[in-house]
Amino acid sequence: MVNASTPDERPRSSDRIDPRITQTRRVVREAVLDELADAGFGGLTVESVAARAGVGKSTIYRHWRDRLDLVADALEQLNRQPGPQPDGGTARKQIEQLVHHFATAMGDPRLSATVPALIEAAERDASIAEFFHRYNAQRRQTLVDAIAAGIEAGELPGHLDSELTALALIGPILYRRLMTGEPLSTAQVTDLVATAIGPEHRAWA
Amino acid sequence: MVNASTPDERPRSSDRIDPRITQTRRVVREAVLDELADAGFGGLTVESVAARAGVGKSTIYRHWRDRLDLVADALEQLNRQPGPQPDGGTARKQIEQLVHHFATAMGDPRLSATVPALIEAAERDASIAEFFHRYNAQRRQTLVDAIAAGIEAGELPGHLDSELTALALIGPILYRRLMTGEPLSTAQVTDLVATAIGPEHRAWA
Amino acid sequence: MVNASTPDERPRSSDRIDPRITQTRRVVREAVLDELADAGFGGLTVESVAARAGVGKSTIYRHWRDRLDLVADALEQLNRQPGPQPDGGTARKQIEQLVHHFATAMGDPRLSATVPALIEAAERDASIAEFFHRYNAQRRQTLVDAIAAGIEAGELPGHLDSELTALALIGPILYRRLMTGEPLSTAQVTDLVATAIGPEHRAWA
Amino acid sequence: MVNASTPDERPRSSDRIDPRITQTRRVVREAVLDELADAGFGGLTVESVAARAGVGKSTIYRHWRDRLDLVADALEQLNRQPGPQPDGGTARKQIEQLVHHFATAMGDPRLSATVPALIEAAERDASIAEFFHRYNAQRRQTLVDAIAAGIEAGELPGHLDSELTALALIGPILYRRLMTGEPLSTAQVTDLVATAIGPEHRAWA
DNA sequence: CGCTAACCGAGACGGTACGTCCCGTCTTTAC
DNA sequence: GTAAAGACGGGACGTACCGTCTCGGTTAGCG
Repeated sequence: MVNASTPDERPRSSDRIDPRITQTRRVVREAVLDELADAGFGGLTVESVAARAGVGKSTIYRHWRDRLDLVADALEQLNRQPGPQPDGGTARKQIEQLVHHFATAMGDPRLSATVPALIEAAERDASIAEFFHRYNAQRRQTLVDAIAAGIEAGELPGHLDSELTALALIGPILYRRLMTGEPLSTAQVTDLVATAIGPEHRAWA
Repeated sequence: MVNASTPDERPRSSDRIDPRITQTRRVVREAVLDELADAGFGGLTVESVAARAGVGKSTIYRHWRDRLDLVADALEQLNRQPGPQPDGGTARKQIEQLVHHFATAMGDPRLSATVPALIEAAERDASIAEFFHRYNAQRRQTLVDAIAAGIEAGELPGHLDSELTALALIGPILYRRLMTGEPLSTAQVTDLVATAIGPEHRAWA
Repeated sequence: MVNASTPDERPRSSDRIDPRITQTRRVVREAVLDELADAGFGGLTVESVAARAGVGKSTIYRHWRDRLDLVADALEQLNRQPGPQPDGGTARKQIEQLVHHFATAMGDPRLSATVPALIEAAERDASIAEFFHRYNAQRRQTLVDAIAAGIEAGELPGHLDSELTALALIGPILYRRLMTGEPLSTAQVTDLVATAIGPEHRAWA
Repeated sequence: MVNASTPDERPRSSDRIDPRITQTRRVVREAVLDELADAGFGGLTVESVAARAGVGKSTIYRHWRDRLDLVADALEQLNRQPGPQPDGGTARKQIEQLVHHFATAMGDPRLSATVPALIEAAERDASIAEFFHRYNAQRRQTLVDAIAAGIEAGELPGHLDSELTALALIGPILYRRLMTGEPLSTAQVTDLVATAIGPEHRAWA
């Protein structure tokens, strides 16, 4: 996401990364999160972030394309999707974990605050849309894969479409976050999973 | 919502109201909706609304406190819901019809253009949020009722939660519209319903 | 000056004037003068005048072409000059008295408040300028005449130019009122006169 | 006058100043003078100045507090008081030169156009008054000093009060500019000086 | 003494300029 | 040679008045 507009990866002389860059990005990202907490998304200003981070405004624009990019990137740091379960649990466990993670993100006001802004921005800007949709597809794919694996393993009913089932799991969470005043609680995730892929101990064979 | 800051209703000498006021409010509200669809909430400008409505900027500020008040009021005009389904056919048919209707709406660029705008606006303003969430709840209720009736009639599996099931039906459609580049096609509605409430000819009893 | 734009004098049926018109004009003119004193010319607003006069804005525009016309007309009411000095005493005494009078007027905040307003207005509007300058010339003439009489009588040095000397007497008072924070006190009038026409007991013959 | 609201002179790290600032100020000041000539003081608009200077409106407000500050500053550039005579002429010569300069300024419609506006503004705003009066005092001081030096040197009659005499010299010029339709011509300066401090070749000893 | 014409208040209207704010870009200078 | 500082053009914000324009309601004075 960082500097998505810059196509070249500029490997510079070698592929060493200037440690100052890393440092700058970290303090700015922290400032963004603090500012988000203090002023909300609408009240967040590039200038206020720069001031809080003790950084020049131009420095921010050197690393991020614009306000949205800045915020989205900062939030991404907080929102590390759990890697695929090394092998451990059942497919259902893994699915539940991913859905739980999404519900948690959508339940955190700070974390989910950029989603509406990104949706809006994507609506009016093709390149934002392209990024945003691709990003979502990536995230979604993990879940789709887990579902497909569950079907493959005979753990989930064979009539399921993995794509549609994934949507049936995360769509409701998105809906609750955006269209109602009350995000889906993580406690409801189990019920949601049961609704979408059937109750746990019910045999479908 | 109009001039929410003025608490007294002050009926003036009689309760006649200047017809110019009515007229102005109507054309401005229409301009707001058109502008929302074209430019989104973030791109909506008081000046552009004024220009589109053929009205002075000061006239707008005479009637609405600020940009937010203007948009919220205009959107309230949309709250003209069609009466409840006249009923007929199986519960599944009725549900499919409702879901189909929602998918159609979300598939129409023009119709669904205000949704991102509303989501964004609701995020920033509590009174818009209040209206928007209530409006969505009303719409959703029709589907929830149909599902509950289906369960009651033994037509749908008893383990379903009608609220969650409704979300599992419309959530995916919303998700596809907002988070991907491709809204759910109406052709997929049958599959979606099958995913959420089970395939049609499968007995669960 | 009133309604200079209206060429017809509308004699109506007879030449009776509706008393409401007279009344309106009077209260509005008074409101203008009060407003000028309080807020200055730049701060004078048609709306504030209307409010102060307890009159509708449209009523004002019914009688005066615009803001300038309104102010110019109101100021013309001030043109009520006291008759010429009844004469008596030496020329110097008479001069001192006139200068003292001017210094008193300029020292009274209330009395002198319209001067800056008039100056400003004259700067912007030729007809106000014409009135204002003529009015000032009239007032000044009394002093010029007194000085000329003093020279004629041999009471003042013959090398004096009566016009310039008059200016040397009232110019400083105006300057102090407008360009400094402290108007010339009346106690300084004697010194001022001495500066302009020489000390009293000094012989110039 | 520029940014009079900023009390500290903040020389930054060193006393270098950004050349863009100098450039901007110059082109804007020129645009102000052109605009004054074309549209007059009342017709001068910050936006028109910005457009003429090819500069953003915000840039103007970055350098000047408001319209008045902008105009006053621009005019100040034109109105450089002659430095104190290195030593050369007599006190009378020096005085005549200063008075001549003031008369010239007051005779130039463009130069003197802001005086009424400033007077008006000072009347209603304490901080403008403070600046304006201090500025005038500074200007006046040069003349007062020259007069005092002349008295000290025995070149001017000892009975003169240098402050009052200065007022007797510039007061008339101000009066003519503001209160009559005809500013004092520079040709009359010699006569004016003669009136205030006595004819040149007359002995007073 | 009632009618009608005018005058009135209230204030909505289209405009225009104000001065503020923040965006994202670009320039200069310091380290 | 990179980063901080911040000037810059741009453009929307919300405010304040301008002068125009409906509105009904009220009042004067003729008939």
